[in-house]
Amino acid sequence: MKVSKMGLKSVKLTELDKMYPGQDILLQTGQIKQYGSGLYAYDNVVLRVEDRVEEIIKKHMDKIGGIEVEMPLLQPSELWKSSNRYDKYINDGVMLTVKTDKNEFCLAPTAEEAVTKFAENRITSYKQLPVSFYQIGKKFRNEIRNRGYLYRGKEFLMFDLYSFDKNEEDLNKTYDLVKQAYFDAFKEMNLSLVSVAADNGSIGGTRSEEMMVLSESGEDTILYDGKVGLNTEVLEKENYQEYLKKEYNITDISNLSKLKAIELGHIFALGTKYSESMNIKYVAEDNSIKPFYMGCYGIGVSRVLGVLYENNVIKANDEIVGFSLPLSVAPYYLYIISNKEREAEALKLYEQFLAAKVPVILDDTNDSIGKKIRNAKVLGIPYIAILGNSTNENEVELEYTKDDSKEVISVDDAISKFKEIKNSIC
RNA sequence: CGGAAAGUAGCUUAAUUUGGUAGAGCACUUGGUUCGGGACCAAGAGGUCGUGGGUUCAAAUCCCAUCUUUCCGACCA
Repeated sequence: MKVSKMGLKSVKLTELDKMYPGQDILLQTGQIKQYGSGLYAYDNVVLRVEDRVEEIIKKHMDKIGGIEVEMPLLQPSELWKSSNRYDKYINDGVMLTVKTDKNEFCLAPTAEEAVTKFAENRITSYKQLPVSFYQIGKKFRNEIRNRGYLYRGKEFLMFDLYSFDKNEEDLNKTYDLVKQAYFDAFKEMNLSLVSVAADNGSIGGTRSEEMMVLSESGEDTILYDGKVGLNTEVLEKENYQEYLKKEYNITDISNLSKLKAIELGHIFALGTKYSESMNIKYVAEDNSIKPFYMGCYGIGVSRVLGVLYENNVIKANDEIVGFSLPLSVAPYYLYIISNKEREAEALKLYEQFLAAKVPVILDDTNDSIGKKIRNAKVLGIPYIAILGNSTNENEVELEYTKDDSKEVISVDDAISKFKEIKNSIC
């Protein structure tokens, strides 16, 4: 991609939002645009990061046998009435509806009903179990208060997986499998996850855990000791001590430390709540009709994006100047800059990277070198490749934006280096 | 929905207290000089002061209403 073709404009950053400086950079530079409270458009660069995140999640869910599907976003009201969740979601004001003169449709805030329905007459025998369906798609929630830019919007991208098992024992196995996939996926994004005991809210079920990343910008407070933890909201639950002991084997919370965190995912062992209320069942080995033991597992992809930006800001002279995203989620690996004399060489290098399938940006504008470097950082590109007067022909200076470290290597070595990186990631 | 703030150019904002021709920095356009860390000079363009009403000779400024946004609470990925 060439900067001149991207419809990008270099913007000098002004004073940043103190709570969410990273996302404020996105806003000030036009990488996201706000249309209303909790409503944002993404430009191409942020969209590419979103795509990388999706790919990573899918890869790890496919590895444990997840099957990708797609549920409708417009869902008939009757579907929500069939599980008896319609009234709650409407009364809480969370669910948005679209009305015609004949029908009313719900804009999907989640998809337990839709997926349970999907399994109806499809998963009919114990021989087909276990099975897990997942999707990554838009969700709509008319949150009473949106906040933190991408952290909580009215419209957001969510990964949601729904598992079907024969019994509670199998459900627990699936639950642990998915949970491990979460840890693997987030590790690949350089985010270290913490799972904590949580309240299961309006989703229901027996136990649930929130998947947290420690962050000062987080909305939640957790109690955690490096191994076990809980969301402080659990303490408001009736009989919380009994709940913690029974579901999570947590008996003593006095030694846990209080930390700020952001919830990126939430996993639930639902049991038979939906299969019973919607009466969707399968035939067991003994020819009896039994309800599915279900689990549901979500990841706020939009929120992951927000955290990736907030957790990867870089500073110069104590001032936040941009981001250095991990290669696994970077929109582009390199940002190529040259002086006038080496323009042709830069174009050639750019084409060689493209031929090697290395995602790369060429800055072909007439901006000053300082401005170009700033732009690379504002876009979150991890490496800047400079063809200038401090290196010889066929040499390139590589700057790693995370720590400003520099190395001079031959153009050929640079190409094979990033080719290797590309292969190790995909 | 309760509590608190704020809406002036694409962004950050001044002028509001004390009513009197809306001003700046960045960004943008043109010309010139620069060209390895957000260059400089000159010229230029860009505003229904959120919206509606009221008071007044006169309203960005005072009053009323309304819309929107942000923050704290309940809710959530």
